[in-house]
Amino acid sequence: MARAVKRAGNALVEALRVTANPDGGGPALRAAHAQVFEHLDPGGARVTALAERARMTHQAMGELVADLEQAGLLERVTDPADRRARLVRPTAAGHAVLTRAGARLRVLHDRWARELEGVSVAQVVQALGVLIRICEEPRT
Amino acid sequence: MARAVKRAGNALVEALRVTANPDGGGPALRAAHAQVFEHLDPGGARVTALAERARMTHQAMGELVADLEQAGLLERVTDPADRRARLVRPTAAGHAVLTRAGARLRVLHDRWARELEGVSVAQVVQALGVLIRICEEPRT
DNA sequence: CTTATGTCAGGGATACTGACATGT
DNA sequence: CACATGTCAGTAACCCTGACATAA
Repeated sequence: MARAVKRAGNALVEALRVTANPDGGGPALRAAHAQVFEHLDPGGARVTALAERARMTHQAMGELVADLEQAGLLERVTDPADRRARLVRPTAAGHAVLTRAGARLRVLHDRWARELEGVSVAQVVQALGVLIRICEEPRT
Repeated sequence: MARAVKRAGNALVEALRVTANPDGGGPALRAAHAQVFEHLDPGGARVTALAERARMTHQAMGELVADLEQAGLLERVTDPADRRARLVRPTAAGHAVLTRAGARLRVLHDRWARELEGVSVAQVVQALGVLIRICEEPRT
């Protein structure tokens, strides 16, 4: 049981990573970089916020963001609302990657839904939510 | 959706890791070590076999095994059937850890089963199997 | 100055590749 | 020797802690 849950996560992340990677030998996106896009909101987000959502330190997230900036997928601009902060947001190329990954996820989702019998994707996701709660609650 | 699957795996591994760890300040077991116990069969297994099952190199698995041997949880004996090989198997202390983790997993499993509505654990696990297959199949 | 934010330096844990040792 | 197994050395990727810089 534990094995299935673990492997499913890895397989999913890996499938999306492969999709996001440009075939033309561009800059290699690694699994860790997915965590940036995963928590990025469309209008841009602060490194600190991204880090918190991805449950890591802002230093680690900062490095991932720097990689993607180097690769031309993200850019950093000063937040007009709070000039102390800088917003991270996707460039045009970054949006293309997001779109590609989103499309792939939709395909996987739909195939999954079609091949399941007796359960819906939503039910499985909800069940996993329950499992997370049980595992994370303080021990009795 | 992807997020739930990923987090569930991490939460589960972490919960079991905490259980397996002796409270008395013994040697710290880390998440990586779970992969050894996870694929160990009762009569003992070769490092190479463990590595293959855990999908990592035998060098990496060798290091994990060495840690656990150091901690007194595993021992290595020459395979009587093929004297070229050495078998890795749990010591008494190792068995205790396995037992503890197994009991915890059963508790989590049962709680999960009880809190689910409209789906069974088996159905969820099977659904995840389908997802793994879809994600890992060569791209169309 | 205080605070939020971000960067730099160093290190620990994980797992890889390549080269080599050993025993049958 | 050929082969399976196992070990050593070096390195990449990942993320952490602690200290520091900067700007509002």
